[in-house]
Amino acid sequence: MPRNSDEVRLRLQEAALELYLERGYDKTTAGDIAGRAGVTERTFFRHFADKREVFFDGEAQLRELLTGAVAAVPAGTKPLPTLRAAFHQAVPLIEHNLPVTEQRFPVIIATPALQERALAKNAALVGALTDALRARGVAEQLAALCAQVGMDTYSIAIRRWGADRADDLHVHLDRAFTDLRLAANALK
Amino acid sequence: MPRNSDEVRLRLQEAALELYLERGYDKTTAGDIAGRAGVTERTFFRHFADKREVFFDGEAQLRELLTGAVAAVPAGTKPLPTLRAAFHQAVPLIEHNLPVTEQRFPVIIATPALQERALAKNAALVGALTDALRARGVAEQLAALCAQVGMDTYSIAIRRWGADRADDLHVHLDRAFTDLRLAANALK
DNA sequence: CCTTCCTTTGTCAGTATCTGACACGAGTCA
DNA sequence: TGACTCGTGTCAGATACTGACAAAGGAAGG
Repeated sequence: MPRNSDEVRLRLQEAALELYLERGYDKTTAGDIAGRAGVTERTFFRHFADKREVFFDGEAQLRELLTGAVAAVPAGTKPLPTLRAAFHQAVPLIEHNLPVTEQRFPVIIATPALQERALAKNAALVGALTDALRARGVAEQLAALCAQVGMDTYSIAIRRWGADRADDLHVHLDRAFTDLRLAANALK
Repeated sequence: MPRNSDEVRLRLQEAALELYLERGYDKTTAGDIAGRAGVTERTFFRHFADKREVFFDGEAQLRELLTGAVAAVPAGTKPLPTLRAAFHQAVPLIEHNLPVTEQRFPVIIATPALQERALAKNAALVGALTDALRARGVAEQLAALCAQVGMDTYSIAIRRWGADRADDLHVHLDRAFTDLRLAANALK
């Protein structure tokens, strides 16, 4: 009876995306997803903690890439430049995930429950980046501030990139960080 | 049968806080809360959309205060200084809410579901601040960036204030915004 | 005082999320 | 061949919510 567990997990994710796109998140039950994947509702909840979690799976990969990139930046580099460099490193992965991300986007926009989970995933990433900065000797409070602010800047860059695909993500990234510097410079 | 609706609402909030503190969020049912407040589970869900929402109610007040404060800042002031001024305006309200906030804090820390909702409330506040900045003529993309970054800085200041009550919240606020300026200045 | 209307609550039935307990079947290794 | 493990199915159940309707209390007007 035990099938290939990884394959089942993948089928569940695909089925969830399809159904959320077809009927919307609220009108698809966990049983629906399981059915389309050829398993039972109970099996669904063995693979994913809840109905939201099936939608967010690439986050761990991005987290590892980013924390690794932060650690690889030359010592002595200041926190925000460090993060900017790390985000540049992540660009290929982002670009590679673009098709899936674009499919997910409208679903997330349409369902508050998924927006909340996306925010939570983002917060977890910020936490990981804070730790990565602290490992480089950045003071905790400064690390927390920079990680959060850096992540916001990155998110803005991604958003702009989505609205204006003419320019490269690298370009949007540098532009957003420049905006940040100019805006912060106006403080006193 | 109709009691004073506002009073029932308040009793539900108090009962929820008490029970979440006593047994934790997961081990208290909506029926428990309703019971302690002297009403039915159904009535609970008429006053609050879900079990999380009963925990977050002061947000609207803070939002109105902040957006109003942003609008009141002299024209021509740059976005981040505008936000800093607005946050200073909110200090009395924050200080007034401190006792309740301190009670809620450990509960939120202990329950992921409440953390998610807190993040969502925060995001809503950022959205409101973005609109308030746009109403002052700030370009949309810059407004979104500044609102998010400003809110992060504000959150950091509050966090530091909680850990170090020796200094005034005003002091922590200025300190956090200075940290932001210095950190961003390192970007090229 | 009585009637009418409106608002809030109670009751009930029902769906959906998620969990624990147990059994079954298919590979794996001795 | 037999024991073992792991993923799955089945079943029962608690809890979170929702819709529909009835009932109770207060306010307003006659």
